[in-house]
Amino acid sequence: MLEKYVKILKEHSMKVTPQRLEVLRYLDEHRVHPTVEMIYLDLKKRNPSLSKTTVYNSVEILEKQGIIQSLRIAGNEIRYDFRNDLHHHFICKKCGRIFDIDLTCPVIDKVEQSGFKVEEIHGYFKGICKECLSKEMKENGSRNTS
Amino acid sequence: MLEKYVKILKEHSMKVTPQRLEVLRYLDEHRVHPTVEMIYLDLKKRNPSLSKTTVYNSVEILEKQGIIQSLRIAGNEIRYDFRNDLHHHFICKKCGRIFDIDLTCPVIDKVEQSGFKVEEIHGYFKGICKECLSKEMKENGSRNTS
DNA sequence: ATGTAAAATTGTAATTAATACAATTTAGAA
DNA sequence: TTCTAAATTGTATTAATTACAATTTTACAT
Repeated sequence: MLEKYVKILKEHSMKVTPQRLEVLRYLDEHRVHPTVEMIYLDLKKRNPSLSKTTVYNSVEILEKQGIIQSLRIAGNEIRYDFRNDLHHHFICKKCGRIFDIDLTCPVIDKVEQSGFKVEEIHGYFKGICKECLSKEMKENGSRNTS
Repeated sequence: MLEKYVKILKEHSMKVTPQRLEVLRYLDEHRVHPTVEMIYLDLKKRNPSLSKTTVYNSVEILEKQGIIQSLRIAGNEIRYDFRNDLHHHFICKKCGRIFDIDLTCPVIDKVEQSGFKVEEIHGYFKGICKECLSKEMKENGSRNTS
């Protein structure tokens, strides 16, 4: 059912192309916050003539239209998020996974009171996720805590 | 007075080199959150034999030691901040300047309650700064609001 | 349905940021 | 002062992104 994505594009008066539909669907179905490279490599399997430039162009216009958002959370890469609502992100320094954190920022008002007009908020937490923590527990249980 | 920076390096049992001292001093005296490129170009004026790799190495080890912190707030570039205490940042979409926002994050506890171990927090606000806002006012005052 | 103009896609080339690495130099301890 | 490990340098390479011209496609008007 690509109708969902057709609707999104039309609502933003964007031209509906198969490539844009596939990028949108990919982001919707892969909530791991993929990079352009990941999107490109996966979509290329089904559509070998896909150009990486098209993926760059697509995420660029989708972001400009406010349909998706981009994350600069780690490394030199830009990651993309199908969700565009206000929420935060956590990246695990061990496994590298990025988690959505459903919290609204309680300090926007204070920032705006300082005279800034806030249009976007990006909250990035970095540390160790629950699963990697419990793995560490096991390791430290059998070995020595060096 | 480089003594201040010598002290910082020695406290972290790092070797004291002129290059590291200059990078540290540069970041301390230029709180605009410069990129490696900016640091390199400016420091090269006084020390033409400086290598860009050295600047990369320096900021890398300084960050690992927790002396400085890096920001991935916009574009593909990494910016460096002499301050390593918890605070947020605001980037103006018009003039590109990055401002320090002295607020502590009130949601860390909630994130940790979800099972994550939080080690770093990066809060990025994007929008229009006070000065660019008042410039817009003036423009819209004389012209038409199109 | 068909033609058309504007916009999107493609592929290649160029740019930019960051990393790898070997040779040389230097800091700091003995 | 001597020595060794670490830092600096410069070059080469990698990786991510952007620029752009040629081709194709979308969406609208006929």
